[in-house]
Amino acid sequence: MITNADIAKLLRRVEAVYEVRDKDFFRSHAYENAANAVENLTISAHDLWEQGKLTEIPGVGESLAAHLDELMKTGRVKHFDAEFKRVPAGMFGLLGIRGIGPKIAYKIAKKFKLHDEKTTLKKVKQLIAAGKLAALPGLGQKMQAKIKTAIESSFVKDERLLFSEAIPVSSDFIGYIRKIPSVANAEPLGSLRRHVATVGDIDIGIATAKPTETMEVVLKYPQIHKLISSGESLVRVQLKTGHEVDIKLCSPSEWGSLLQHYTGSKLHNIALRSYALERHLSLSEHGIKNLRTKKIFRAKDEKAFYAHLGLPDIPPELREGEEELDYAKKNKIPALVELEDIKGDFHLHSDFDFESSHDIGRSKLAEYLDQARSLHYDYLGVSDHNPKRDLSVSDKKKIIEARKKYLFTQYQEYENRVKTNIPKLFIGLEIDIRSDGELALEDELLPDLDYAIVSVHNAFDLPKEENTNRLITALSHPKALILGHPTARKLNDRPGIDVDWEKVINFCRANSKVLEVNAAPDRLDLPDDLVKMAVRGGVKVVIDTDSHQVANMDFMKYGVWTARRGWCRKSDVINTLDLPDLKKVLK
DNA sequence: GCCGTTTTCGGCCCGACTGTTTTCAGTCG
Repeated sequence: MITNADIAKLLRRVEAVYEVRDKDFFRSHAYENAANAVENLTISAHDLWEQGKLTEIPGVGESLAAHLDELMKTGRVKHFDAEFKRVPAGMFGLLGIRGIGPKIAYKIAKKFKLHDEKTTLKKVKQLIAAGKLAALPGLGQKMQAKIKTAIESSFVKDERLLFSEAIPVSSDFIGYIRKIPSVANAEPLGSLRRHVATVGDIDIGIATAKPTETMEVVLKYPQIHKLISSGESLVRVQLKTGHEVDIKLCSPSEWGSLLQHYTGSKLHNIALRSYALERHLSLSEHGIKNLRTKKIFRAKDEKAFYAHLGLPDIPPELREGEEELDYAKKNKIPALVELEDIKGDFHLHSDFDFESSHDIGRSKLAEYLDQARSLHYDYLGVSDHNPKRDLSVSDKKKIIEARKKYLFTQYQEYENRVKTNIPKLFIGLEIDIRSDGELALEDELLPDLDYAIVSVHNAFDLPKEENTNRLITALSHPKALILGHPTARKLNDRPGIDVDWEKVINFCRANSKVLEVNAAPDRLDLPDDLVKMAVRGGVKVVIDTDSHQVANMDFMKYGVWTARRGWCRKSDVINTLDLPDLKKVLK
């Protein structure tokens, strides 16, 4: 089945051809819009096609829908193929390399007769080595060097950064910047500020009345490896870690506009600017220009920026397209869940040593309780993996009893020692869902548990229908309360399992089952788009850290951010409940 | 090629930076 990314790539190629031919700028622009929209879809375009809803994609009209229909049916689009024939195929091998756009790609492919996409990169490398690229009109030594670097680094830098990588790098740099006396404000921007699960590069905004002086000190940050580009208001550096960081400067009076502009997303900004234009206002990072009076409104913070457009402040996590703008216009932006709302964590792995189906935890219960107390949690749920499946039932029973005793003894010792504000302890298990949907633990061993998380840990490649039935079968068990890391995806590693989520969500609502938002930074699962689907479908979620050691309890913020991106309110999350209400959920 | 709180025609987000020019095109976010 063709993926959204494949479709977007195809549309961008058509866009490139139109741009090269310089014939119809706005037509190429339309293809770009459509490519962006498809890339940002939260469901597969193929599914939309099956439902006859292609034109519901913003930017896809009658004509593009017909082309995509042909694509889904035959795998080709005759019109696209005809357009592609007008340019040397080698140019497509160059698209996507930083610094090379359609025009330059075409110029190179045309001049050197590059007609095979697959061999293009190799040939261009040879041309660079021979110095032949620099001789092209419009190019020069510097462009050739730039392209050389870009081609070399494109083989290295492919994966996007996880939070757990990006946050320490950006926090350290921002910490350094904030200590500079002339700096009024410094914040992360872009996808990092919108709390997207993975980020491309790191953007930092700085407000200062003394830009030159400030930038001089910023560039002395010891972790900087080299300067990539620098202007008056925008500098790009590469750190010794290899990460690229964009730094944007503005005066304190423009801080709100800068934050807004560079937080994006691109689609949010495009929608917002169209909305502003209808009101004769033009938006930029410098402020809001009244097109009639030519006066510029400079926003000192974001609230003032949105207020000037007659809109409430929109949380960065929601700024992904047009939907949030519709809600803002009606003043219906929901109050999203906050980290401070969280009152407990149900997915911790203890250090009880046994023949476990997967890895055991490394921290003592007392350490988890200490941390829970400092976070002002009211309760804590320990859910180790189920015992190995091939053990006898009696051995498993022994293990489960020994574990309970182990945890209770430690809990009592803790109570005797600490005495006050001790979180309530719930004893659960995380049980594997087998490929047929059966739980990897016998029924007779379940009644003693306070709750069970059921999770997929193998057989990731089953067909959609089998996976859907598998999850529903597992959740049908009366003790199964929570579906753990529901898609089983691992970021930068493996995609989620193929599931009819609408069916699973309907089942969860009808049977009061809870979907987990697993906060481990390489999971963030449910993904934000499915959180949104679940919440809209009336299903409750639980935000858990899946901690294997006490330091992992700090992951909670990643889970909250992901939930916020899914439009999740406090009332949608069961671990924001007070203990008495929570106990009702566990019954 | 898309789209509609002035519109089914006539608009289409906006600016910074680089490199190659000699006033601007191409790319990026």
